[in-house]
Amino acid sequence: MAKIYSIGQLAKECDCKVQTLRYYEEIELIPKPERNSGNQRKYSEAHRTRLNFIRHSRQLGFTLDQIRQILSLTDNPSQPCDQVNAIAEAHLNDVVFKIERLNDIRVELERMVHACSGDKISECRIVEVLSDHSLCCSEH
Amino acid sequence: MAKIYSIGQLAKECDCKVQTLRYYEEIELIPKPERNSGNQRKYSEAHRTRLNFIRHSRQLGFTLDQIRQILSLTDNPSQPCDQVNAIAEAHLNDVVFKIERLNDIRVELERMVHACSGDKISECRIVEVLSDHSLCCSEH
DNA sequence: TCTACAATCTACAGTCACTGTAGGTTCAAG
DNA sequence: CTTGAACCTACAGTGACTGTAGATTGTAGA
Repeated sequence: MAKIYSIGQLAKECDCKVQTLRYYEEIELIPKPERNSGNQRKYSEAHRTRLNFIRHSRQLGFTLDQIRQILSLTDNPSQPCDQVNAIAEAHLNDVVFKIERLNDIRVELERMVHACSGDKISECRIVEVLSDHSLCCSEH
Repeated sequence: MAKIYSIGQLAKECDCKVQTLRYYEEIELIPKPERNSGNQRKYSEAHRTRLNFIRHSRQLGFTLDQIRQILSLTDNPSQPCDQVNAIAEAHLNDVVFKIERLNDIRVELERMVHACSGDKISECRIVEVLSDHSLCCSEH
């Protein structure tokens, strides 16, 4: 007996909001579900699987566009997975880049906060550094 | 003799786009500049200072709202800088948190990409892991 | 069966920080 | 005087949701 989900149940199962589910349907990331006599959405197990995939990919930072691409690639399961791999690697590069950038920022913020004497604003090192990039010790 | 900037010149000096400058004016982050006889904006040195502050803060990841707060605090230079410090520390915490999250994601992505055999999609480890969070070794 | 009240429905506006476009006007160099 | 760059306003679009208003439907208890 196949399980059937209301939109609220499916949202809860997949850790997202009801509106998000309707949004995914609107942008055609998930197929339109059946409706009951009162026009309410009824989702199948297949919907749950697909939504889980989407949500997990989102948690890992993939864009909806990347997810759409991967999902469409998985429609041909016998094809080689080079393209899936390429998308994952591109995203990984992106993440590594972001981490580096954030690390630069962290260093600068730590230096600023540390240098602040807690005194008057007119002498505040934070305000000074924000005013003048050349007081920074790294690019960002 | 005070220097006067056209919008294009100021944008170039402060590493932002002309539209961004007009946007900052619209949301009242920078004061409305004088206009010349042909209705074109003419910026002063004070504008350049303020815009530099904003752009540098943005590069460090502060939100426009935080920047607005800091700027309004600096209107009273004789006040203590606790509040400025608090904003900077809050932002630093934010950055540190984001780095941690991205690191978790990086680890998971590296594991996935590494486990991919480059074979068929039906056997692709990437697709498998994306389908099922429980195959992950960390939270994210 | 009636009554609450929770869940769902559609449609649309708002978020953040810009970015891009269309269609017009002004400026500066040759 | 012409040409082309720079400027003007006003508005739509981005990504990935999130929130709201106002109406309808489903469900549990009296």
